[in-house]
Amino acid sequence: MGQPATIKDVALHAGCGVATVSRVLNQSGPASAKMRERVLAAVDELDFQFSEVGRSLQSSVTRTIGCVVPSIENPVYANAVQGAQEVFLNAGYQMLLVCTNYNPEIETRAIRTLIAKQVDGILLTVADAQNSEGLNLIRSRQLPHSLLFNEAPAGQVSWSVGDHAAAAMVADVFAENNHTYTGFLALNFLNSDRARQRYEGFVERCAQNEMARPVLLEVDDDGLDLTAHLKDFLDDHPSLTGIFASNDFLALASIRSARKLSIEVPQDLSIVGFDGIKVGQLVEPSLATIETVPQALGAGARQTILSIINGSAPPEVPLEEKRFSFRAGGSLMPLAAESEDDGKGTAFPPSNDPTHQKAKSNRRDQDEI
Amino acid sequence: MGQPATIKDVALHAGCGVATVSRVLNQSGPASAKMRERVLAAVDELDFQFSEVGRSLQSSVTRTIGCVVPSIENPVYANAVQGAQEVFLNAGYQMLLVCTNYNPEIETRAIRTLIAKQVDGILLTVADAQNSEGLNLIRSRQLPHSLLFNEAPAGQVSWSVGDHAAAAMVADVFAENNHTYTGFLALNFLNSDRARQRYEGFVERCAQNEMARPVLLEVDDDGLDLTAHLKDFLDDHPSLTGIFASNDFLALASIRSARKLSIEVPQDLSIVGFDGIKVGQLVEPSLATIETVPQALGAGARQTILSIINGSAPPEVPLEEKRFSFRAGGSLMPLAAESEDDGKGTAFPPSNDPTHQKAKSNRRDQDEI
DNA sequence: ACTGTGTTTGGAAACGTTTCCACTATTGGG
DNA sequence: CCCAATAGTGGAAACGTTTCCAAACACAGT
Repeated sequence: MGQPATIKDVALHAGCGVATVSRVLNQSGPASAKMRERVLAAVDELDFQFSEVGRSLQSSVTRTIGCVVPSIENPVYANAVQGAQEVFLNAGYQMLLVCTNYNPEIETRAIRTLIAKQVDGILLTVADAQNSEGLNLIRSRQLPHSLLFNEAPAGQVSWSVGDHAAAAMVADVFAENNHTYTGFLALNFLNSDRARQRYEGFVERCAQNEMARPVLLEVDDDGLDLTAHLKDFLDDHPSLTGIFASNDFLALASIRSARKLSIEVPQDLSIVGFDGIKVGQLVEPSLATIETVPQALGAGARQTILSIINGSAPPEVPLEEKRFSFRAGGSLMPLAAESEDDGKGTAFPPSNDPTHQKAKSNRRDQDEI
Repeated sequence: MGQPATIKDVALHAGCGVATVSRVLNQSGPASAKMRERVLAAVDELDFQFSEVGRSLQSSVTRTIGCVVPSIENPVYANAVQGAQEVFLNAGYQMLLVCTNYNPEIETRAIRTLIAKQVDGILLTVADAQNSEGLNLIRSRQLPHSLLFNEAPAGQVSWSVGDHAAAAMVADVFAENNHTYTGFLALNFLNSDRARQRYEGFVERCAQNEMARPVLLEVDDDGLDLTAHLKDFLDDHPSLTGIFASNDFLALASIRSARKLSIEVPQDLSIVGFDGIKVGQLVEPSLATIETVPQALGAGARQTILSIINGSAPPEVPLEEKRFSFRAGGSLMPLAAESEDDGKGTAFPPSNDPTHQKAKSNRRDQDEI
């Protein structure tokens, strides 16, 4: 069996014209019972299947959706992508997936190729929605698309978490638990507007809550050897009582690293994550975090695309407060309320929790080494 | 700006024939400097980009690879897929991704469509490699492909973990740690030949090691409410001291559920996972598991495809023993060696570990309720 | 038998490319 | 100054489909 059969082969085999074959197979026009039968027999015999390429050329519809995300090793994106993929598949579309690894260059190139492949729509999370070459290309071609996880530039639809507000909520939670000195642990800060927005939201609300300005710790990979970074960081900022990690993985890695440094979470150090990934609930202590709904966002985004394609009314983006919530967890512990003196400059507020006290001295010992 | 510009528009704009435009842009033939300039100018002006659809029709090459896996919410597949995607992207290919959710019907349909879309190759993990309609289709069309994670039917290349042998190794580990009564916790048993192979390998080796036949616990979703299942299971089989979970997620969920039931891991119950996902090392107790190398397998599989496509020598599949290893972890605890009496029928061997003792009685209490 | 209606049918154009081939300039050598 | 190479160019076919349109056919009513 050499080349796959084409519609011409079928026509030849059935002794009819290609038009007839097309009509029979697509049920797009009249055909006598006799013809139908002969065509179907030929199809069966030749194991014929339409070439989507030929079809696409003719119809300029590819039944393909592009999807561009930073990485599917992050469960949040994996969730959203898989959910979208399923729905698109049911609607008859397959999905071209590109992971950019947070690299804007790859992002742009990939989007270019997707456009050249004439995808019917694009679902994407870009490095920086305010300034994305790829996004501009898509917009100028008026290709059906939807941003996912990115906060959209003015006037565009986007299905985002609301990173700014969510991070502010973390600041509030820290404040309610009497934490004043906090740190922000960031990954991919340069190439993720989400991370930056979380940082900004956190910093602003900390200020409003009269907490100290959060100290920034940037790491460059989410490998398991956060320990050295964390040690240096805590040595430099001994008064920290809480860390807001810009995603749950980082948070879990921090807990692990802290444990290696004999720093107990949450007694010595509280940690709050972001995303609400599943394993966060499986571990001990469970992870306090911002719970997001990647499935729902993914669903909205794909629905947006589908409705643009078939001209129906696009879904409404839900209110910000419906898109995230704080999930309490064992990794965050309240500090004893401190006196009205805001404690600036003094490393540790008094605490009634003996474990806490002990742990603190533990930390001090380390600092003195 | 209406329809995107075609090569004809460019030719018109540049005042030349389409052949010239094609030659200039593809550098596939002679062209005077003058012409080159005019063509390039027109391209710039019209924002022209080749249509890959037209190209594919002409060349019957799509620069697209199909990828079929059960789910990318499982980090093992996510890893492999992302790795493959990156390499393919560098080689100029984009990837059509389909998640089958362990559903053979979706699998078959998806593969059909991929063939119709004339992908240049397919990377796939099927439900059952011995009996896969999609795989047969691919083989009969002689499409470049590689199995990933599946053990291949005779004569075919495949990049698999070696599930049978790996599971046997778990049985050995249990034996070395004096565990005799074990359970096997399975998910997607019906639609995953991997799970079945793990079970078989485990059962066989347990027999060889003169351990009791492992009891099978099948669950139907990896949700977080494993607890009820686990309770019933342990109530039915009070003498169990170890559980082999067919993947790490399930293992982590088991630990969590056990904790809810006041069963301490590993003191009351040892748990071993499978896969070696990253978070397994971040939790406490750390997860004893079979460590696999999804990246390496993914790399091999895609290399196989690429070398079939461009006719170079395909890479060798490494020896089975290089593809997995046992990773020790806190979730597995040795039992005190028991007397030569094999203990069949007696629930608990004596133990010198006080925690262990206490925990055991804990379990007993539960059983008596 | 012949017109008129209605149903089937197949040829051909179009979609956007690449590439073969034939044609026209442009050279250089005699 | 003429002929033969050669470089540059464009027309047209081909890839596999759909769809428009005209032709062919069947059949009922006169």
